[in-house]
Amino acid sequence: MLEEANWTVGKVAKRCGVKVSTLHYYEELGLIRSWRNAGNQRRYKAEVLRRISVIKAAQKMGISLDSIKRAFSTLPDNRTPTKNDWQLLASGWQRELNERIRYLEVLRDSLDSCIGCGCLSLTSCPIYNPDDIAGSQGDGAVILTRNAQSES
Amino acid sequence: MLEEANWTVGKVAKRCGVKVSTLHYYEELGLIRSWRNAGNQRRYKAEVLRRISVIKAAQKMGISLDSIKRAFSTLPDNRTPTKNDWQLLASGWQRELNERIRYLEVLRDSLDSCIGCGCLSLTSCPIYNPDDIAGSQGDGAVILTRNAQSES
DNA sequence: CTAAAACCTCAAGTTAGGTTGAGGTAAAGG
DNA sequence: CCTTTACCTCAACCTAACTTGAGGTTTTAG
Repeated sequence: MLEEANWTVGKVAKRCGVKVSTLHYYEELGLIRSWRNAGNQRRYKAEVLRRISVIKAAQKMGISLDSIKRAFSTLPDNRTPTKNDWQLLASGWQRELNERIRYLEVLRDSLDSCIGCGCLSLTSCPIYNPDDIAGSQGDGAVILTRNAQSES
Repeated sequence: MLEEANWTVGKVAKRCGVKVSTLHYYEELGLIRSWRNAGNQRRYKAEVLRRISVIKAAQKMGISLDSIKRAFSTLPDNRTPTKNDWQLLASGWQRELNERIRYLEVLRDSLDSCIGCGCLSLTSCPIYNPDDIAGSQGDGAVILTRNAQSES
């Protein structure tokens, strides 16, 4: 630990390409953590860089900060996450990503045939009701499936 | 035209699985149109059902209402859109959808190898900078590419 | 004919994911 | 030492896509 964690909010922001306010916000949400120096300024350990990168990557997959937070909660609390910890987390997202990709593929493939026909408004049209794709409903891994139809 | 357009907002809402307030909202945005009966109540022609279905389908693809509106503006104004009109519109979205799918596939494929390594924060990592995927930047069809990195 | 259900408008509220700004303190460079 | 840059907090604002509610009118069913 020669390289004692010494990242300021400004440096982290610059390195990660986000704004300082975003880091404040993420901290408020509990996505990242910092401690304070004598003058009440935030200090981070290098680990935060990976966290932020992962947040950004997950967002690009369409995962909400809330879900990311839940995923992060599976990371060890007491020690810096290892490569393995991150890969475990990633594997969960990979499944979701696959579902999402399948979903979009069905949408794409139905698009041409369905959009011109009269079936769109029917409950059997794959464009209008592609919810079946991600298996049944209810429990387990419904992070990406969320944006499916929400009958109120 | 035996079946003269006679849809009330409530019927449309029920048929399409959206709320009445959503229809008001879409109308306000210029996504759908209605005329009023003697008592100032909205009446729709059947065409609106397809429009709403298409809106919903497009939203599932990740397309914003604003983009949908722009896409709709390519539909004929003077006559009810034909199957062909709709398919033309759909084909544009299909391209975008393909790009999006490719994007997510790259993300997925990079996920395992990258998330555990140290490269995430570097500008060369495909997870952190997959923007290159959708070709260059600038003009043309950048609807879905919008959620890429936005360096401020 | 009357009561319930459906509609109307308009303003304000909601969630996600941040951003902006004011007013004030800390740290860093010359 | 002093000025500039970086930080701090907290509240308010922003966009998208709707939803809710108040107060009032129209339709429809019996």
